[in-house]
Amino acid sequence: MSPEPRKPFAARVFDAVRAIPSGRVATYGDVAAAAGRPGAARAVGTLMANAGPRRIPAHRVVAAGGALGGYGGHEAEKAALLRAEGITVVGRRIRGFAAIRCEI
DNA sequence: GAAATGACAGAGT
DNA sequence: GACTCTGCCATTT
Repeated sequence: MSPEPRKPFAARVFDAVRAIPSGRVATYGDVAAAAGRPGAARAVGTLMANAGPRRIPAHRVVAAGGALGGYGGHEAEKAALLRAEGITVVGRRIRGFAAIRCEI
């Protein structure tokens, strides 16, 4: 069943990202699945890159395996934001990733 | 309508 | 554990 097929895929992606509470993270694949298109992790990244001035916690969206992923070339800032939420970031990886992974 | 782009994922080396 | 290659998908030009 389609939750909201009237809205574009991007809108559902943004909605899913906004549903991520502070101190939690979700992978691009999880966001894509939450948007109704599992496997479209790459599409999610593309949309985020072109999201423009959207007010969404994009820094809470990370790559699979606990990798930070990308952040428009500012992954260091992304790690800082995650740390500010109580998330332990080691290099380009997240410590206890499975523990803070939010199921959308 | 087709080709190119990009903030991925998984498997293999 | 880190790096490389291929596959997948939606958006934009």
